[in-house]
Amino acid sequence: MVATSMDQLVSLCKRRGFIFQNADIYGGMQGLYDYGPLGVELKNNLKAAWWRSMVYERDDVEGLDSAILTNRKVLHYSGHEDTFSDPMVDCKKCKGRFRADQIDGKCPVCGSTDLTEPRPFNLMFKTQVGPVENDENIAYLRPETAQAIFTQFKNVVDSTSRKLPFGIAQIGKSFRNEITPRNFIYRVREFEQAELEFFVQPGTDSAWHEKWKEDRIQWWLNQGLKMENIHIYKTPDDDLAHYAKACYDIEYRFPHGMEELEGIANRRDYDLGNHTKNQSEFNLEAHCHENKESTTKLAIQDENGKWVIPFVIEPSMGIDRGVLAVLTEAYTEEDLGDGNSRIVLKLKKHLAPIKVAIIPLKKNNEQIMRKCHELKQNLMKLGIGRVALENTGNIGKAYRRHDEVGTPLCLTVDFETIEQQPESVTIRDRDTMSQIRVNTADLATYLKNYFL
RNA sequence: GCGGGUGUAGCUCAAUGGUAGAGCAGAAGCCUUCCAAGCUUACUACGGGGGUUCGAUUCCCCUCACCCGCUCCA
Repeated sequence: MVATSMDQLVSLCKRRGFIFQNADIYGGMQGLYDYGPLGVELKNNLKAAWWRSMVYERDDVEGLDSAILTNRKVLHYSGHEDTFSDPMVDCKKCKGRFRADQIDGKCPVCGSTDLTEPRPFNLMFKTQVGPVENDENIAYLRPETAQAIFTQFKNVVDSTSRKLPFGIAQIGKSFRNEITPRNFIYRVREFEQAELEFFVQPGTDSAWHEKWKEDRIQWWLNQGLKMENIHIYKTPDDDLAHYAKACYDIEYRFPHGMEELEGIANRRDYDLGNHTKNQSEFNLEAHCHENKESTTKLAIQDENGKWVIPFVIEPSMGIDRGVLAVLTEAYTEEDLGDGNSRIVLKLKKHLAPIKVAIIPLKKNNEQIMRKCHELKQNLMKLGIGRVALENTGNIGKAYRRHDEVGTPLCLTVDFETIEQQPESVTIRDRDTMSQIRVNTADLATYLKNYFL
């Protein structure tokens, strides 16, 4: 069972401190959200899972963390200054709005020719760097993390001695002045991406494209998504972005509908081709813009010593969308019979914001409370993540609370703990609600085995 | 940005042209209490601004935010 409405998730996220509207106390700001105490844990866990699978568990990927403020030339030669600045026209008759370049003077809905003049709608956030405001000082907030991977391509190759095929991974914030932010954290103006640019020998690109599609589906399944809620969309050739040779979308059944979670594009030699100097030396397949300003050849020698501009396979996911997807999938309302029910976030344990909750059976018993604090101090040092001390005073409520935020294990200190030897506590499983008794001497080993 | 809707405590809702009430949650306390809804106490709201009015949470205007459609594609 999954969340069926966005409202369920929005309410839970606010109630339990996952996600808040940005600038809430001043009425909010459209398309911006803040991650609260539990949200930041969940998001960090998802990012860590991506980084682990991309960088630590592979021997062909390097990491990068680049600046958000971007030299205008980068986004000029990448094509963003053109394609991210869409002139829009409004139909005065039916009030429709369209990209001026996609229609020819006629409203595609009602056929009217009574249209407004095209007005530019720039999807990139522009700012100026330095004290003087003029055209020389314009910089953009990056609309994607990918471009710095391309512009740093040579530096990474030179500093790591990489040969094809290899990739560069990056996680970070990107900014797009979306016309319509919508659907909670699905479409927002400031968001976080995890992008891999995987560089391959031209000719091997299609095979790598297929392989990455399969790898990425498997990764999402590992994050707890079910295949029945995933759909792979292959973009028809006539609908491809100008840079792409082929593209798969991993779509997920969000509460608002089946929509893209991650794109996996074959970008050919478009990006490095655009940013390289001496473009004419290379037999570029993609249609690139002329570039006389780049100072560096963005090419690499293949096994025959020939300089080639690699093709790029790009798996690119939205972190916030990922958070929304795993929340959607995990959200469960369970009927326990007799009118009794519980909400459980059945998050994978590596994603759970709180790993262990320590609960006193009776909160106004000094001995029990002292033992709880002592256990917390010890368990915090294990490196398994956040350990909480739940002080609700009602054991059933405490379990419900932690079901709702997805805490995998609840550890209860009861009278047996303080009265009998060897000292022991109970451990209660979130999903099965079953309990076992574990000696506190064995606790560290038990938890490490469970989480690490 | 356009069209439609919504906006009352942390959450879910109620009432009213004379300044608001509940359930749950949260806080403090009681109860040898292992799976919500036991008891006591205190706390918390009419998104913001302007107008009409003797008086507005209620009517009007503007604005902000969210939801649904158009659009978007991480």
